[in-house]
Amino acid sequence: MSSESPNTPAAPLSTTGTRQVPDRVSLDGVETRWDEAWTAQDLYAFDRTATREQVYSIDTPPPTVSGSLHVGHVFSYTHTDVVARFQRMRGREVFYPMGWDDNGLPTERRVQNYYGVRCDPSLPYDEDFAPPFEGGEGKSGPQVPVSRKNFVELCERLTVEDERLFEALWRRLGLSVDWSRTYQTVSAESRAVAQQAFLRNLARGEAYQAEAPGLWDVTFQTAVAQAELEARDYPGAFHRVAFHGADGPVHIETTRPELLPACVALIAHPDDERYQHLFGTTVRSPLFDVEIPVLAHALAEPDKGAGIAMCCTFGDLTDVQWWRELQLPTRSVVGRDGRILRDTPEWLSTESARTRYEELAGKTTFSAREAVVAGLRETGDLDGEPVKTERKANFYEKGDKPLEIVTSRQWYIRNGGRDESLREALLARGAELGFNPDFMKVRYENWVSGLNGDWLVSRQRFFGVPFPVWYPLDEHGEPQHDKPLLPTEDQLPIDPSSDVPAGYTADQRGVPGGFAADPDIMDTWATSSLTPQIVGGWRTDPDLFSRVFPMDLRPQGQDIIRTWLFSTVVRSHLEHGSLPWSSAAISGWILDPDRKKMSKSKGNVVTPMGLLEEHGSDAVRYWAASARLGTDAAFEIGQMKIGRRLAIKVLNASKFALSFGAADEPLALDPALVTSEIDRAMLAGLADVVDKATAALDAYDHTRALELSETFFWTFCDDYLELVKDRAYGDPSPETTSARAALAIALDVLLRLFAPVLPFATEEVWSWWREGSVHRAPWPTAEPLRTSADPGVVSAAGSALAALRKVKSEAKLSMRTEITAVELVVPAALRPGVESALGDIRAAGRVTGTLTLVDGEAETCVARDAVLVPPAPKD
RNA sequence: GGGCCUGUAGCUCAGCUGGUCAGAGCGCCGCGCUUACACCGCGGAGGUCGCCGGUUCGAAACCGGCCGGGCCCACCA
Repeated sequence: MSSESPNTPAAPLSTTGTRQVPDRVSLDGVETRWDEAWTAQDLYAFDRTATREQVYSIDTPPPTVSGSLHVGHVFSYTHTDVVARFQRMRGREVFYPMGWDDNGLPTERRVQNYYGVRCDPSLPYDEDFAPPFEGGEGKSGPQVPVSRKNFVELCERLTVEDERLFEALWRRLGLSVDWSRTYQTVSAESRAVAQQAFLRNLARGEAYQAEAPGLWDVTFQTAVAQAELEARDYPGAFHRVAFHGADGPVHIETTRPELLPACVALIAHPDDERYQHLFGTTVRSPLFDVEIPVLAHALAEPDKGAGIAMCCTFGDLTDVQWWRELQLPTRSVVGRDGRILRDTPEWLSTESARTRYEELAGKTTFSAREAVVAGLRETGDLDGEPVKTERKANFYEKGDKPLEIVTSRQWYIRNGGRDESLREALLARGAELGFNPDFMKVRYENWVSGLNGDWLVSRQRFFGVPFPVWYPLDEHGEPQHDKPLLPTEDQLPIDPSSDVPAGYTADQRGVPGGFAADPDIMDTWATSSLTPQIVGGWRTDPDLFSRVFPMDLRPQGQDIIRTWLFSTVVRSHLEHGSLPWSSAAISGWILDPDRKKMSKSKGNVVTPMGLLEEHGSDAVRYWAASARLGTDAAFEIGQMKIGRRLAIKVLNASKFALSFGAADEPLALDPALVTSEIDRAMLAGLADVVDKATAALDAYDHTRALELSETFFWTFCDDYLELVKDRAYGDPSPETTSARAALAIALDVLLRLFAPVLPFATEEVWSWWREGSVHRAPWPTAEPLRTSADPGVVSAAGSALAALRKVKSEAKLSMRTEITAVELVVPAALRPGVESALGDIRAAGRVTGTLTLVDGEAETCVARDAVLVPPAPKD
């Protein structure tokens, strides 16, 4: 099972050395102190000689630098750290790197503003470039264009500071990351991995280029992938428009009348009675006088609009499908800037049509719509007034204008979107993957089943990983896309806009007979889908890769199952024929007290570092660990206070448990010395807790594990410790030894149970009396603790003690009050337990006189006829 | 339109495959400075488990419907 890690300390059930328990215990400063100690010891360094079976590897999500970390990050990263610490204690060699995502729009924008520059890949690299200014966020003004290489350098320079801040936060939170293994998604190595993986996809035919209509953001002027879509409500209006048929007008309804010049067909359902006589005939479009066929297609819905639709190239994805399946002509009128194309199309033949178009040319779709509607009114082809409606429109998740559909040349990677067998294979991969919680698997299945095209990976942006591709130019200077020029893998990373393909010279760039670079960059997911390969050394360190891949765990948010998780599965399936990891842990959202998703602005009011400073890291971790995977959790200060209380209790209870006997007298952690019934019962109960908590953690249920340990611990403190302390204080005797040994053994186990959630408090206590770090100590096992005693003895004795406390409480007297005589009514089920612990019960309840046991029917013990002697007031 | 999650004390949540399951903590009320802890301890009050049916000897739990909350998907005429 669990292999022995070379750096685990002495076995737990041995004798300890001298104890050094401070007089005053405190959590103040533990985070800094232990972070420094752990760093000095290289405590979390990954031992790369470990075999794949010994390794537990984690594909950590790289947070976006240039954004700020918020409490949601603290929440989910704590979940991962709990897993890492647990697995490390179980004897696995934990591979737990940290990455920074600096390859994307947020970083691009930030670099632009901070340095006053703009990326222009057509420029050559300038070695001595100095940005116009630094720290210019908020400034506006002209931005100096710089080469992509210069831009990336500035990005790396800027993100260094962010990364320092992020690392400081993670260290303070206690993440047991191996800080020598950090990566950046924009680094040369990441770019090389992304390019190499792409070249392999290309060689195997999994990546391809196509000229096709696709979703296009007119603001960012880039193609957008299905995974980046967001449907939003968008106001519109139905316009009832007349087409001119041989037997009179044919009315359609449209929300996009400005696309009238792009109309290629009218389409109705094949079974629709109303339009049978029109199928096969043509009508003429209003204003533009184009001959339009009336066609049948099953996708037309009789009860939608007029039941007959205007198909344009392209108004929506249905249009694309009709265009493709009915082999309709292409009549695009919307350009990449979202405006009506300037050139008057050749399919408009009449004078009036051409004049109408010229009025629209160069207009935004919005103003073109007004112009067309005005024209239709003028000619009487608008039937009635437009009817306002709310409709769903597709938006780029970062954009604020509805997407258009334009035709462009793009790169795609096959992901099962148009290939049944690949889709089945990827669904099978999903089934193979252990989702935690398992219902998250459905999201994966829904997404994969609903794909309607391959993965569009090219973006018309300037900052990012460029496609490692050039094209030869023909004698007219036109690129020959079907004859790409590719680098070899050992040349990577390359930037085709500054590097030159083999067989060419730099001065042949852009000239007929020369070459040209592919202008596009890759989608950020095309890089981040390769985090296992990047961090595992796929390209440069095959030995390491063989020891960590396929990885064990991908922790991530539920919102990026369709992007990060799925794309990583796709890449791994295509490249390695396997899953990238065996399990995924999906964390939920943090909700603010109004049950809304915690917003960035609100998250920034409470900074994570401020939280950690105010409440302590263990407290914040406790709050995070109290929420199950996949479940949204409330941002609750109260829960952090409970965590802090627990951490302090661990310190105090430990101090007490270690205070019996002389400090230089070794504590024997030997269960054979535990002879008193209640002590053996306590250990038996702890054995159950160890079993159940271990099973829970193995199933990624850290919440359950924590709850079990915590519940046991509070009973341990409130009842068991109270019951046995007088005995533990006593002169040397087997009973005293039994209590002391039981306390030490229980403490040793409890500290280890709490270590993944409360790394600082447990390490603090561990250092008082044990060698090494609790975080490299083996995870406890139940076997050495198991005794023949009934764990119920502790709760029976606790019930008796509670009864004695209650009479004092009801008499409004101090717990120090002596009882000189009392009758204890004991339910039959509790009787044996109470009897076996009677001495401890008397001591803890300060019963100095007669204690009579009477049979009772209630569920708990009840004390009656107590004679109470309050302690003399002291002053 | 389809799918997933969710609705248990004032609050945050446990209640796993139906029978000590009506719970915990916080908050609240009362008491207590007890040689670990006042960043504490002890005791107490609080809920017809969203609603309506059904299955069953028995349902917070299983099934159906409805209502509320959250999220995702869907061809935007």
